[in-house]
Amino acid sequence: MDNSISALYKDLRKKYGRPEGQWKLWCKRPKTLTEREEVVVGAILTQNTNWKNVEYALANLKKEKLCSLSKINGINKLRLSRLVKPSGFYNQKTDYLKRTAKFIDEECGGLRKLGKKPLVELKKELTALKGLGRETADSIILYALDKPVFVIDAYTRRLAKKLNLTDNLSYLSLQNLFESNLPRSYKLYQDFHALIVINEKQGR
DNA sequence: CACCAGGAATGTA
DNA sequence: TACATTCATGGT
Repeated sequence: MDNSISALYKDLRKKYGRPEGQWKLWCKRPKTLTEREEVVVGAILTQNTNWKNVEYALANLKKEKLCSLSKINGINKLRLSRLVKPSGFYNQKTDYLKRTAKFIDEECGGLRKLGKKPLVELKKELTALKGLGRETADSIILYALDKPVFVIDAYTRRLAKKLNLTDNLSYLSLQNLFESNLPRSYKLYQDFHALIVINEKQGR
């Protein structure tokens, strides 16, 4: 563990300690089932949207005790769309949430059962869902299911470019770069990715 | 008032 | 594979 990637983690860790704020829940260990479901919902709502707006939407859902996959599966679309409106793209996100909730809750029998599937299968099935691309699927796998997959997002990409970590900035290349230079630990991946985002947000 | 934020689907070439 | 367009709110 003596490469520039793990050195980067040590620096960030020394600088910020444990991830705070919005990341407190996502990096919490262990999480309750309810908390895991909130992570799934948040992962979808945060697509191309700042976290502040996601918080408004999550607050709306929680206020009505609807921040759960089974509730979202049952609720009517119009009502759901009104609640998630502050996060933007609310028609799309309503559709994505309902499809995802139905898949996990009905077809898989819940998050717990979903989590028992092997990693390759998880990636395949989640990205097959409408509205879940590589990043959102990996976020769910890492932060809701606690499985070691390094999430690549705009911040990770920006940092990699800034530090010239590699010349290939494609998703899979970056993911491989981080995963092959770190121990395969979901705890490490969670904290590291969170710290990258925190750091990139600060430095601007 | 203009621009953008932790994306993804769809269409085109 | 690569790029453009669409979806849409709230912050700065």
